[in-house]
Amino acid sequence: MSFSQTASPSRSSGNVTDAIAGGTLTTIIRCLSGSSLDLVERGKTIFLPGDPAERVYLLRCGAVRLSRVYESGEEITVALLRENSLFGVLSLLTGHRSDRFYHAVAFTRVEMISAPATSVRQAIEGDARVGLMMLQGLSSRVLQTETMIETLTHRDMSSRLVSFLLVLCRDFGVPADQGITIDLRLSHQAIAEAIGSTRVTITRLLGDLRSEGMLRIDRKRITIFDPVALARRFS
Amino acid sequence: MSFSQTASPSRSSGNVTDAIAGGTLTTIIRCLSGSSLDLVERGKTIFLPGDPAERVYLLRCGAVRLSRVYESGEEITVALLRENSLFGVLSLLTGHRSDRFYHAVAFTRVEMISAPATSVRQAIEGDARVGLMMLQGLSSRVLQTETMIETLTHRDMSSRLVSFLLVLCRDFGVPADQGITIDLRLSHQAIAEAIGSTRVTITRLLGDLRSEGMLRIDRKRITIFDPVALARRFS
DNA sequence: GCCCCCTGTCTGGCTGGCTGCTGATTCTTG
DNA sequence: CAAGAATCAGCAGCCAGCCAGACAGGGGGC
Repeated sequence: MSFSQTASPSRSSGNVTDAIAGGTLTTIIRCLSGSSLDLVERGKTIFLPGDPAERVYLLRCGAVRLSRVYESGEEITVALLRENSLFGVLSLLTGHRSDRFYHAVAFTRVEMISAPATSVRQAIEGDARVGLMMLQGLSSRVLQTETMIETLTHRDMSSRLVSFLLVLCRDFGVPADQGITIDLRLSHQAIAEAIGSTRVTITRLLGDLRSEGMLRIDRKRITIFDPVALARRFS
Repeated sequence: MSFSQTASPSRSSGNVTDAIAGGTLTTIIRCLSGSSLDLVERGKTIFLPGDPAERVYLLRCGAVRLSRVYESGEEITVALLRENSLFGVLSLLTGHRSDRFYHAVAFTRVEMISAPATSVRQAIEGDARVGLMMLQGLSSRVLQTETMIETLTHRDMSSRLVSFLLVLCRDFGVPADQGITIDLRLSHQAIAEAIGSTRVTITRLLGDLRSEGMLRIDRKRITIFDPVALARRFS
């Protein structure tokens, strides 16, 4: 099940060799048979747990949240994907079909491209440079995820939050008049679900940081005045 | 700097095409120029933060711990790698040389193979199936890491510990006379460093689980009597 | 304009981190 | 093989940080 609205129909036109020469994963994937470019509105689902895992996605623009939903209704965020992240890698695993177990939602307005895993495999076999590029994409994804693990093993919520904010700065930061603004509309609840805390605690800690003059929040957009100072403030 | 003792010298002999036909990453990497097979004793360092990142590793046998060491002396575990895990992927990233920022230690006696990233790149360009296999290896690594994130976002230490034990069962479990034994020698301290807790708490929680009859610990080896029941005991 | 979601704050209660100590186990080394 | 060193496991008491639950005000979206 996919709620995405396809902006352009699947096409296998275009010259794959030319695309590879062009050099970006985007152009290459666009030329694969069955590929599509999708625009997804904020809050819309990209795939649900239980959906068959058969496509690979490349996030071009915006942010995607991967989460796991429990029977209790509780939801935790496994990853906040940024531009150029590959996701849906489950479909790349060998052989037999499997199902998604994460919930993928557009966290902002999203522009992404996708292609069937079978096409991707064929493309890799056809030209090895495709495989190399995807390998690099996945490598950076691994590193990104491991940073998040580092964040989550901090014991006190305060350093956990700070560490998370710094990760967001790295992944979604844009320069502001003073400091760096995290270009996402983050509710306290969303932050809590990402770092394993509760809404109330996040509210309190963000309030503390604000009154210390470390950051500013304007309509759910957080601006960190001095990331370096913030990082130093905690070990 | 590498403290590993090389069991066999580098060699570029062997027929790469044959190796690929053979089908496993191991045989392929063994044929790359500059590859080596290393045996590392428990506790020995594989690479240190600051070492140049130029080799890619494939863990053949045993477990490797990736950790980050802080100035405070505190150490947290980012990943416990199992057999067939690819690591050292930093070296695959594009272009300019970079340095390791994790500490990689043999957690058990380890058998692994490694090759220079440049050789790996060449091999992929030479035969696309190599890239495909590495891509699958990295995909499963991503999933493994994301499972760990799920574990770490559990709020109470009890479910965090249980979730971690179940992960270890999946990755390092061997059937025992009753239940499944985690084939690692885990100190309470090591567990604490992996799930962001303290030694004392782990001691207490493991004691609770033991007195509830969920598990047994024999010389640092944990046996879970009934993983399914344990999983059900927590949401 | 209405409504829902988000933010902010409070109280009470408990989990889990911190400190300090002791005995047990494992590793090292002569 | 045995002695010493080092790490590990277990226990207790104290206290802070965080969660649960509840409620009020406000702002944005439809």
